[in-house]
Amino acid sequence: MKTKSFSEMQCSIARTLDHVGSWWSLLIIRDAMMGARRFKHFQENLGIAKNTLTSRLNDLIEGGIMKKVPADDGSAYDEYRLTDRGRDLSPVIIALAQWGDKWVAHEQGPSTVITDKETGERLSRVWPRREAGDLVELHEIGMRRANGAPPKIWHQEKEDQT
Amino acid sequence: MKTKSFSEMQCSIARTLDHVGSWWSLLIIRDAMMGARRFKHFQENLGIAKNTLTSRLNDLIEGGIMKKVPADDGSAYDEYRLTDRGRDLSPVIIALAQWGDKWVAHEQGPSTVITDKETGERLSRVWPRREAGDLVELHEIGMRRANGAPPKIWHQEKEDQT
DNA sequence: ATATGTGGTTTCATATTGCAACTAAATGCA
DNA sequence: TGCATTTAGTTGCAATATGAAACCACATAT
Repeated sequence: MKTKSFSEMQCSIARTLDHVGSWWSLLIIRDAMMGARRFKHFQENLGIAKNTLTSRLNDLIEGGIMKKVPADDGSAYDEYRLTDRGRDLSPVIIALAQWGDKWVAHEQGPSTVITDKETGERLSRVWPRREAGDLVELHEIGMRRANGAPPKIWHQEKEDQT
Repeated sequence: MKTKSFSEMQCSIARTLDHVGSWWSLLIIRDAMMGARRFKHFQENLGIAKNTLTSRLNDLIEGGIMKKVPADDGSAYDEYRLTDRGRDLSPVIIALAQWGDKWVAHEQGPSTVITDKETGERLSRVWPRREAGDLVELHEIGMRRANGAPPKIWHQEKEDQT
């Protein structure tokens, strides 16, 4: 459910989740990235209720993540496509997939494979890096709010919080 | 809401969302990454209802994302900390933050800055790369389901689906 | 033209969330 | 020690979202 909107929060994560944080949103986006375009593709593949799908698709369209366009194969039915903005969520989707592969892999089930479409080579794990391109260890990462926001000192750093 | 569990789905993204897909989960994890440890930190900072927070924290603990441990500062109250598994969600959190910064930045509001804790240098955008380390363009990315799973041919590739 | 498929909308039962009030233990202060 | 306040919840109730099934209009197939 959601009766409270994250959009007023001065946090880019909260505002992002306001767009894609609903239960089905990211799965719809994933399916779109894997080639789903039509209402029935999403509906059959996800097993989502039709009214919920309608609702989620409209939210995504309103948020500029997807767009409803005339089919390019002659069909009179419209297609749902990702916008540039939506496709730009790929790192999020891939990061989710890779975390799942690592920590909650389904033994007897297949998982999502992300590759270079040309060569078929698996991509490396999406991971934070410095501008120079070198990987950053988790404990080396700093997260804070930009300008105006209060630094939020919760407790004295007595020792490394790791 | 959610009455349907994603966990049976043979998809790493769905199973990941089963752990962190609830409305507040990722924001709680974000706060934990920024140093929140105590119940009140999360509650005050997020403005989440206490019963909901209790519920979400328990879910995260059950999912192995967070753990409840005795405080190390002498307090009798327990602290909520990320597990290794939870901290490993950093790429997801960072990817969400960076997408939000790019597409839904709050003009008069601060956003999340991710840096090298030592130098303060901003990290580059989290982005898919080949094993060699070079960036992959969005249209070069292939996503498919591993072994067993049906390839899900939805339509003939008439032209590039971009 | 007639049947089926596609893309919805509507209605109802159920599950979650938010809010406010209440509680019990921990902490702060005199 | 003695009492007020804070913290970490729990409980009950109202509001809202979801799922399932029925229903409907338009497209497509035969």
